[in-house]
Amino acid sequence: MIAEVIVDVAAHPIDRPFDYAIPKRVEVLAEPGMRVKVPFGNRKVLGFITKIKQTSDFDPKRLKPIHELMDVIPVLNEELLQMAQWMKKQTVCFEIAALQVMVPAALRAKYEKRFVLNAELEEIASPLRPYFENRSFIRLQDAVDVYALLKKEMDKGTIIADTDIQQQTAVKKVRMIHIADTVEALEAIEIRANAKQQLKLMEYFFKNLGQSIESSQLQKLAGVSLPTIYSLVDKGAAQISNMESYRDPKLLSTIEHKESLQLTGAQQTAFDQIESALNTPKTFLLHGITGSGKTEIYLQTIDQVLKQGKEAIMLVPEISLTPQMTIRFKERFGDQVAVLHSGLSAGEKYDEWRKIQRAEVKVVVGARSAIFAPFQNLGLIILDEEHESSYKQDDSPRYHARDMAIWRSEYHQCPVILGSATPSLESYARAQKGVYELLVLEKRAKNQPLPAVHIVDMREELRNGNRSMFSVQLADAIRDRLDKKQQTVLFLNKRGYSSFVLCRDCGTVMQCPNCDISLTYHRSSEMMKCHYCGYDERVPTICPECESEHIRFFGTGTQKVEEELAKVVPEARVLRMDVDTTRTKGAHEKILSAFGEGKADILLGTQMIAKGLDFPNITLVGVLSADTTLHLPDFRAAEKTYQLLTQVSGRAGRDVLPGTVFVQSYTPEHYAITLAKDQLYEPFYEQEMAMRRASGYPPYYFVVNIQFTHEDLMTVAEYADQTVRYLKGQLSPNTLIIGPSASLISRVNNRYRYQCLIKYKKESKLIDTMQQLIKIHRTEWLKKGATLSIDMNPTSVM
DNA sequence: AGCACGCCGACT
DNA sequence: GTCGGCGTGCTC
Repeated sequence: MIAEVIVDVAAHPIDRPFDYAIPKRVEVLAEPGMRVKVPFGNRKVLGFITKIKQTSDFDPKRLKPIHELMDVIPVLNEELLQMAQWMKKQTVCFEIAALQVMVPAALRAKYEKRFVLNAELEEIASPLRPYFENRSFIRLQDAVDVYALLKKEMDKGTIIADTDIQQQTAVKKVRMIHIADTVEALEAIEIRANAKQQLKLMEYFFKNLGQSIESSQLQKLAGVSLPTIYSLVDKGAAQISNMESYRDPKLLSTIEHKESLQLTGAQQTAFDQIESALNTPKTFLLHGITGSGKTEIYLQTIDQVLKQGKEAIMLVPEISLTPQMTIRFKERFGDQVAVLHSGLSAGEKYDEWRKIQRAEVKVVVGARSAIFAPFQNLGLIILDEEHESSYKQDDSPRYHARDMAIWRSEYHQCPVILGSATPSLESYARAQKGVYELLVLEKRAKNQPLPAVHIVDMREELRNGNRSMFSVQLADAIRDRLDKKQQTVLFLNKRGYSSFVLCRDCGTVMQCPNCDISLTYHRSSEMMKCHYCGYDERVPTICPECESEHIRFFGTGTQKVEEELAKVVPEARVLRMDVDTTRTKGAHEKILSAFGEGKADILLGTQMIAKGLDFPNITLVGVLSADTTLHLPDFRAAEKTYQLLTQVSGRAGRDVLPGTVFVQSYTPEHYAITLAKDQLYEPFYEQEMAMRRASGYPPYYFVVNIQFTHEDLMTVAEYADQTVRYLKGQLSPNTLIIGPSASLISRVNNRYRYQCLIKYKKESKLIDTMQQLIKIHRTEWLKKGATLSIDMNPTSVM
């Protein structure tokens, strides 16, 4: 028997199956989708079996055997293996990358170089001996001091280099204590009268004959320590065993089961349409304004799917996977739910994944990668906040969860629901064309009015001599809410806009030495950091160029806003939520729940507060600067701005108290701002579509972004230029090729970056041409040190 | 990608 | 004479 194996080596010539002989003794076990350890060249690597067959085209005498099977049950099923091949084609990625992304990180290989003793301890140089005293190997990282000596030994062959493959598959084990079944068994045991602890435990045993209990539980219940338990186990009063267990992610509140809510008329209509399409591979676009009750429709549809005995995947953007959302699902579906999000440790994620694999759960709620949940009998896939860019992975494999969802829906013959208050133009256009079925919710579920949105012209404020970042109206409103003991959310649209340091004498802005970008000022650590390569240095006290002392910190980081805010409302209790304050695990939830409990008057934050905030006492939302996303050199700038404003405004007045929103802008007449004011999606869609049509962007054209990097500017320009000429010769005349041009950030980590854009409507040779391009890259440019990256349907072209 | 092989210049 | 630089080629 022969296995086709995709090995864990991300390189173009390796990106195909390699044949291996399956050793006789594991022949019955080996199955496609299992991980294997195989010899590859002169090392060992991990790989996935993708196929099992009888014969190989490769010279049978040169076939190597699989070294070791890593699984008993395949980690990938037939469906996912097929999907990986499709994904490889669609996103132009390595098949191994597609396979890896489908599996929890704990199952991916970790390679560690080490030195193994290949002789008697006495044979090697004496300074080395202590290193090998009790071990047969040492790790590379522990050997830096004696590297030269090791090298000599390696030449003699007394020590050999080796790579160890480790997996972090820590299955959590718990100690189970099984108490003896009969009184007689216990009575036969003798315990000294002064062994008080043991007697205490015996007493517990007598009361709980035949029971099995986790040792940590037992310690608590019987009030004894672990050694006491062990002594009784030694005497035969109980038995001990290890049992596999799951890590239990802590939730902040207890969960009570909740029944479905009564659907409104509009909700019911949408629900009925979806329900009648269960068991068909249909895609719905559920367009419902903020607060229209989309989640309740999801919950009830999932309920129907479960009643059919099928499973459901619910995807949410990473950022909105808040405990609130998780709790809502657990309240309805109890322990049938697994949750996958970035806040979990690798072990916790693995545990949640195993619950899915073992069919112990029926619903998974998770971020992007949860689309690969290994369900066998999928009945429904939901993408909430369908327009969110986090559904597209921004490094290889550059897949979009929406495309994966639709592929799986066809495989399982089940529907997909794309939900959003502000659908992506692509999805809405497809709904208009009838590719997706459009479902609309126009009213808020509790019939609350939309918040009153006021657009504040900041140019006007400036003319009136207000140079602060708070308009008079907003400042007044904040004070008003403070008096009324209501809560305010301030949103800082920080994207493309960060704090930098400028010398007021010579105008120098501190730049990263490796990248073409200014350094960002980090107040908490008093450091200047580069967000692209990680370079950092201490904040200067004098200008590095002209040695002037007149340096100034610019920009509006959240910390800066916090300081300004303290001047406006010194008595307010402010909670700040940004990358700095949410770095630690669970910090996100802590801040949100503190705010929800009314421990602060104002929540100040960036993007991450735009979603999932649902507290009744929030009656004011302030958007400090609506424009920062608007003027980015990207075709999605207006769409992003519209979505963000709608999203943020939706945070106000979600309960009985009406909400007010102030949007501060320097371009208040822009349609993305004026139309977001009243959540007028249709007019926005029409106007933005006209822009896209005129400029040749999605949904009118498909886009491919190709990026080139090299440490030499001339070389990368030459490479980009040649590629564009090649593409023009290959692709159809109707296809537009834009560029090449230097990327917006033209240098990162001392490498120059160029890019070009392919825009096409129909291009049957596209995938082939991309594959060809990679071949050329491999043969001509790779060895010159150039890199090539292809992004199909990029979310942004900056 | 990683690793060995192999072919020329700088040292003990 | 040997160490070591990195070009080239291969991996079932």
